Amino acid sequence: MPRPSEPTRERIIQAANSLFYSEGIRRVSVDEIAAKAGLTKRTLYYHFKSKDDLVAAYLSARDQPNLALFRKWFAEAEGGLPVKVEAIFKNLARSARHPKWKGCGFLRTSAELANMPGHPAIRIGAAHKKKFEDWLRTTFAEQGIADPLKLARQILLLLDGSFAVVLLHRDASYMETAGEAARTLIETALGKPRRKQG
Amino acid sequence: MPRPSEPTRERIIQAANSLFYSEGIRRVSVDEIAAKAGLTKRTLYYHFKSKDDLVAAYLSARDQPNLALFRKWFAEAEGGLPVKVEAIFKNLARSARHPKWKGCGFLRTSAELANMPGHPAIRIGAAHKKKFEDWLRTTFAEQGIADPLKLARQILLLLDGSFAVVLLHRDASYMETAGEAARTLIETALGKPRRKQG
DNA sequence: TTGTGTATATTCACTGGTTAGTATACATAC
DNA sequence: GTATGTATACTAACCAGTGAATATACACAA
Repeated sequence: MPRPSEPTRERIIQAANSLFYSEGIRRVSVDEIAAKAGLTKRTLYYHFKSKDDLVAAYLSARDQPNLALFRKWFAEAEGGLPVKVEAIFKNLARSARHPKWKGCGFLRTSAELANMPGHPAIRIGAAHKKKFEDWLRTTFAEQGIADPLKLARQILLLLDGSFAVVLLHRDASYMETAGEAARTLIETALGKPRRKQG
Repeated sequence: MPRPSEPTRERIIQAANSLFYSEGIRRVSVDEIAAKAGLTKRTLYYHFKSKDDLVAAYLSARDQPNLALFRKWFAEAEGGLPVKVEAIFKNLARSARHPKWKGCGFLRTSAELANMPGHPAIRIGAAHKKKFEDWLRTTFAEQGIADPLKLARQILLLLDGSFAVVLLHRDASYMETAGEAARTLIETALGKPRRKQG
């Protein structure tokens, strides 16, 4: 049965997404992904030239939706810059309490493939995080922050740190702690009246 | 040739440490570890009951030396609390610039085994990070910080975030950025005169 | 309207290699 | 002569990737 093709490719990526995210890259076989997508391995290899290619496609598919979600959380929060950034962490904490949550797919892939520095999937992950950093930097610059790049990187460090720590301890409250730290850093950069954090 | 035994077990752990850290858990076979340790797989299985057991031993062996190193960097730095904590990040940045550096073994293992939440290695990693958090908390409490646990967790988030980010981008300067953020947070908690960070 | 060629899409069956773990035997020390 | 420790050789499963064949849709010719 020919002629689905685009939907087929999409189905494969969805299956890969589900399995790679929940089980890890090297743990999941191409056969498993094909089975989950409801087709044979040989068909999968018609659409993707290798497993590595599929891993890259898996992360590419997560790029835009992920960024859009962060921007949405930021936009929806009512208040100043510190409040809006903190809202990202609060929403992330809510996500992290779902049982199927398993951290950040980009970071977990880069950790698992750390022995292959040039792997396409790692480049895609790095580009994704850079996009987020750029968005933060631009946003901070518009608000008159003196060193917007530095602040953007500090927030990113807290964000990725909370992915790692919450995954290890399975305790989403660390994300709220990260949000408070982010607020303190932003307020300091804004030159707001000092307050003991809390 | 019998009777080495303790040294043999140690040699196996050293081989596992070297291979698991640089290549990842699932990528490395038990055969490879045995070969690197200079013995057969059957001998390895005399000393460890399974690969999972060996993975746990690998992380256990990293626990104390790792903590000792952080304490040493902290103790050796001359200055107040913010300077001493920032020194940890500066030393870490130096380590991260070495070509064989591949992030934090505990975090990378927890990322790779995220689909096995009860795995012994993950529990060992969580305990390791808790020990570090406790040490920071105690240190901060001794310095009269109002909420030492919160500050300890914030520093830990920056630390683990820098492991993740530097591994992804292969840019150790993020660790110095994390150190500056840590300094800002500590100064805020101490109630020091406000300063735009930098 | 009907026949036919071709690119697209899919399947079955296979290969060569790897892997965690084990059954059995052997060697050494005390 | 028994505990301990090591090696040889094996199993049963898994896995990334491929060779060869086949089925469909569609363009175009008759």
